[in-house]
Amino acid sequence: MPAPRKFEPHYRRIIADVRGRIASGEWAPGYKLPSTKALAEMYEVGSQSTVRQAITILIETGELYGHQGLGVFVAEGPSR
Amino acid sequence: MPAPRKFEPHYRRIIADVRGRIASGEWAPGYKLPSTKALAEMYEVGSQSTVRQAITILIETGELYGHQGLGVFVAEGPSR
DNA sequence: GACAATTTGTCCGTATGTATT
DNA sequence: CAATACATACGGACAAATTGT
Repeated sequence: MPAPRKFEPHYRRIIADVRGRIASGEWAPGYKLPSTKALAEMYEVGSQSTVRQAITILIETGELYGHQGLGVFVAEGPSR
Repeated sequence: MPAPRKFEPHYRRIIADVRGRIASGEWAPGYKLPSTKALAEMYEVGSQSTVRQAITILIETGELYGHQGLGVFVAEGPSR
């Protein structure tokens, strides 16, 4: 049986939080997220790599999109 | 305009290859993938971290599922 | 054009934890 | 307990793209 995760790892916690902010409208489509560095402080993770893992997944799923040198943005919602 | 990626990074190449094998039926639902270490050699990437990044994304998207201590397996198809 | 600063993007290596055999 | 293998976190190095000087 698939072992239920006892504790949510950091990167999943970040994914969930970002999704929540998008769902609540706090971060609307087109919104530019704080820099990776700022997010690492905001979520109190010791490394930007951890933030990056979360961002990479959210980009892969199409919920965010990134532009090198510019930033990471909220993708256009499915409401279109 | 979204700049088209010039070169496919390793982890995306791995994702594409795994998806291809699943789509072709070579790796059917329930199939146990080679170990992370073996995959790293198979795809000729210098680190298991890179393989892990691909696997993590495929697990996140529900295409694979992992069992600690056992292996990573192909998930049941979307045909359900 | 050249240059530096900023930020995202990729890869690697290591340490540690957890689960199964 | 030991071996194997997946899971998470961190840190560093470098590349690529944008912006401003």
